Amino acid sequence: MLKKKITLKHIARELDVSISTVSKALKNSEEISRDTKEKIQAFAKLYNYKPNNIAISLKNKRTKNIGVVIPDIVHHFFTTVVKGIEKYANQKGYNVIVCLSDESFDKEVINMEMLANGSIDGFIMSLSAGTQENDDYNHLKEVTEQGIPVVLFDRVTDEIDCDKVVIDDQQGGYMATKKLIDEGRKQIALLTTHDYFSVSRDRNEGYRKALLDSGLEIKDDYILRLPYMDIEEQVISDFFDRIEVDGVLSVNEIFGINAMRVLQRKGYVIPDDISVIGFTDGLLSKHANPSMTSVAQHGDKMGEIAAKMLIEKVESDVEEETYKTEIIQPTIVARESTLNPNGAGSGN
Amino acid sequence: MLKKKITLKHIARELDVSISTVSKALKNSEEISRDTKEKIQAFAKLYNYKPNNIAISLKNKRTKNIGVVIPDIVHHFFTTVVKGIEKYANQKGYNVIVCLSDESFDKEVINMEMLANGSIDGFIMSLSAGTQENDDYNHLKEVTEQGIPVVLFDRVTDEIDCDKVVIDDQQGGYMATKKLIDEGRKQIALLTTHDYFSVSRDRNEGYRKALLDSGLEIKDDYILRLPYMDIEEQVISDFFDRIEVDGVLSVNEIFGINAMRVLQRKGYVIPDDISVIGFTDGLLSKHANPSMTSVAQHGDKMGEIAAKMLIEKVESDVEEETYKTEIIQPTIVARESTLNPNGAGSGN
DNA sequence: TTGTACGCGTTATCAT
DNA sequence: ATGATAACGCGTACAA
Repeated sequence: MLKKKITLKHIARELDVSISTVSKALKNSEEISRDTKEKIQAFAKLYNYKPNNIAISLKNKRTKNIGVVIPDIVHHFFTTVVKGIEKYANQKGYNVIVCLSDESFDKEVINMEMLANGSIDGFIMSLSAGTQENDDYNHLKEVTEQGIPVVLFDRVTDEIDCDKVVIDDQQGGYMATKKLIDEGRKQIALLTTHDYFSVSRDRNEGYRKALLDSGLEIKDDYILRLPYMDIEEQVISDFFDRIEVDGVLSVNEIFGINAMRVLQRKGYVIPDDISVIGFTDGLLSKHANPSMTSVAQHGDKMGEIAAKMLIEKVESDVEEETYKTEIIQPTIVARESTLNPNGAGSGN
Repeated sequence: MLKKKITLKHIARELDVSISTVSKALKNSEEISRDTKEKIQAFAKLYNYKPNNIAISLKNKRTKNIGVVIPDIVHHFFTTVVKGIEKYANQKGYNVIVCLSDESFDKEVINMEMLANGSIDGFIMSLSAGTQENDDYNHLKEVTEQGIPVVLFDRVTDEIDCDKVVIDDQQGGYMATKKLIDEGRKQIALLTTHDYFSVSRDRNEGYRKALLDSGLEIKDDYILRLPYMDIEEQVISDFFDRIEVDGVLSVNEIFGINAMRVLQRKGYVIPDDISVIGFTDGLLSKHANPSMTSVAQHGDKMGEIAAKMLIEKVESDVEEETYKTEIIQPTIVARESTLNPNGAGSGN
């Protein structure tokens, strides 16, 4: 019942020819006679011969595997990026090895070391919270010094010379804040994380810039910094008790959704009394009640671009020392949590 | 600047010893003299020698890679399963290669063929919609006949002899329906998919059984079958116009959330007028407004168990022909979309 | 104590 | 037209 994988050697033995003849015949080499080729090809087909990937990898020093290291997979944004990577990579004949750092520096290091020992041709990754907190990128330096191409996406660092794909987070923050201002909102709160997240930093910056540009004051007590995990509703509730707001910008989806609930419970009607915009246009924004206007990150596009950049580097033998940073423009998906002064946006 | 990976051969050449001496020394073999060992180990450490995974794979015929083939990764349930698999697998020194079938039969076949040629030691997978629709499992048969272990989870089939992990979907459907009945609901609608999803079939069965056991009538016009993707709210709205309901069971999260919105728009108050229970306890259920009571699938646990089963098979050289099916018991996470007659359930 | 030789499966180069 | 050989990197049985 067990039909073990057949190798060139088996075929050679069975057909009483040499291994190299079999190899050539299966590659349809001109060197081999019509007869032998047909015989060998038929036999190979019959026994469903397929070359062993590992052997080929060893020989070619190319695995056709891409290592993807992300902080978390139970997270809509990363998930869309992985999907984008998969799509492009598969199409190019690459497999995707996914490793999770769980936001931990140590796990990120361990995973990368595992993969760097020949398992993959290159990395696509987004830095873990721990790594950004530590501000330690030696594991990345080691990998790039070995000549393994790396593409960073979303959570990146200037410390490493490599290709990068980011969205213009500052622009996203700016656009969203501007939209609130254009609706006539003047008291706009910002829900954000701590500053070691590069993305939050940039989004905050956009928020400030938009306020400034519109001659509005930046008030520190209108900014709430929440821990990335384990949000406590009470903290949000207290925050909104302290200040009077008519607009809320959240640097992610979760904070935004939670803010909407808290505000609704306090009796505010969204968007009549308060407009809310979140980041990371995911399932929650789409299915919230009211559905939440949000800044789309285009994770799938990001993944595709990252994969494209990586595979190009992997397949070009030239040791270029030139790195690009692709900046994706964010988009606002207008939904029910904001007013619609210009009647725009379908939402879905 | 480029510090290419060093091999045994390099070390041997540099230290003027044989490759096997180096190999043994690095394994701390008793055969090698203290002196040489120290010299070699120091050198290896200095140049950060790490054995090449590919070479080891070729030699051992073991890749330490697990192939995971799932229909979709932008999907909370699958994502939690992947996380569970990763957790267990990493701990055991395995990498996880994730491939997406995109619910397509063809893609599933192609991906499996790619991986089956030596890239992985075994598969963990959940059948694509296309595969279940086609009812064609030859690609799985081929793989198992080659002696590659397979573990199916969630969307499984009786056609293949292999280890399986499922939740007791019928029990989940039963429990949920029973809960609605216990709340005093008598007109319970069922939102489901088409029958070729094994999970839906089982959940439906639980629904029927619970009604029967409670002496309630099973009415066909209380059952709405929706396409898996692209739900149209209008269809749901029309459905609820045709019938009078006080309870809704949805075989997934999305249908449930959509039903809540539609019902709320029609003026019903949840859970005062109508209770709603969904399946797949994910982000949407948790953050819905009101938050949705739902049947938890315990994807992480499922993933861990699947990984455990697979790795056990992979690492046991005995060719057992005995396969287990692990059945995970579902749990109801009580939230705000149902009444709380017994004051149970924390939610969150 | 150290080294030689072989094998894992494949391909490419160089004989025959 | 076919075959022998070496090489990819490693490990190990066996020889010295």
